[in-house]
Amino acid sequence: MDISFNDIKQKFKGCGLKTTPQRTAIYDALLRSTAHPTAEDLFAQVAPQFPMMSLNTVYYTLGVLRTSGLIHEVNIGHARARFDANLSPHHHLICLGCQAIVDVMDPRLNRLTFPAGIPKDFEITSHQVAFRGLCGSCRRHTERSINHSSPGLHPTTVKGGLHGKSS
Amino acid sequence: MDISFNDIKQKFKGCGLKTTPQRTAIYDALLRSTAHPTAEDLFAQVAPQFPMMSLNTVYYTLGVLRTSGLIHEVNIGHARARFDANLSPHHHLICLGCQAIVDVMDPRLNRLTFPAGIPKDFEITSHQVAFRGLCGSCRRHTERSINHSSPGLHPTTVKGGLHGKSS
DNA sequence: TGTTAAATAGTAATTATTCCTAAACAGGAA
DNA sequence: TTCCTGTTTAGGAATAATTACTATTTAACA
Repeated sequence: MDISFNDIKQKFKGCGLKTTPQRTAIYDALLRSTAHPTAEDLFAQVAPQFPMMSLNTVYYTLGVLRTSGLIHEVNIGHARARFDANLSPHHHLICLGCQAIVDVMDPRLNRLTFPAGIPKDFEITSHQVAFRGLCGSCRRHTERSINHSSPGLHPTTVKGGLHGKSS
Repeated sequence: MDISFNDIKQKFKGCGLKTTPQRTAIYDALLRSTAHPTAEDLFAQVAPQFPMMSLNTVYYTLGVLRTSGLIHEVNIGHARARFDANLSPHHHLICLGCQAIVDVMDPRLNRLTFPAGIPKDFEITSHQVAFRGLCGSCRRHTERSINHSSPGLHPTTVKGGLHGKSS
């Protein structure tokens, strides 16, 4: 999980990418997170170190890292894109309440049987299982809101406020 | 697969929805399609019958049908939302070339083992497997483009032009 | 048939993301 | 080390999908 500056530099070099402080900070923040942050989450996290940085740079950087295969993009609903530097095959558990995404590393899911009844000329290169439901916090909140109709969002369990739309 | 006007009317009534011509046409078009059309695809399909209709109405209608549980929304990448009136549990095969979505009805995938190592208080209500790869048409196109570098998109295999971004 | 809440259509607003461009900078070459 | 060049950055503008607002219309019940 932990990775040094030189490791990052080598990875960038291997992909033909320049090692800039901003890019390093963004990739490092993503490597350290398991919360699948959005571009804005990452921006908020690295902005203190780079007061002049623009959100644009985060988008550009994430685009470059994705194209280079160093990160993956995860999509749930039509909320904003979420990013993941964990490249080992894994699956996701998605809370429909707070939009939290939890990694599911169960290796049994990596060996699914080939699906029946699909076009013969379709070439499958990967698969991913998305489990949906409610996290403990949202379950408790929902029960409470049914009983006492408490409105709005509850504080997320994810440090750094990595949740979905706030509307 | 085939459903009558009265069936639709009953479904709407059961959800407390009014039966309007526009709403009926949109839902009917979705029921008849297996291509997981976008809001704009549906708009294009029903617009000839309703020259005054606005895309807005399609979005509103799809929102109402989704909230009522009559349709599902499917998301791939951060392209526009795709819709599906097939409510029986199933999975998807997604072409990374033309964004086609094919239903995978293999019942073995509906009985996945409960994932290991997830928070105990997370309540899973559904799961879905997304297989990704290239459809036959896109595979042939890709091979050709490697050999002869032919640019741009190929004509999709999906009737009605149900493909993703054309950029 | 009249009433009323829901639905429609049109316009405007919003949100996430991408595009464009000039200035700054990393990293290889001299 | 210094220079050069193409990449990266930051800022502003543009775009694309979707949602919000609102007046008018309409379905469905009384």
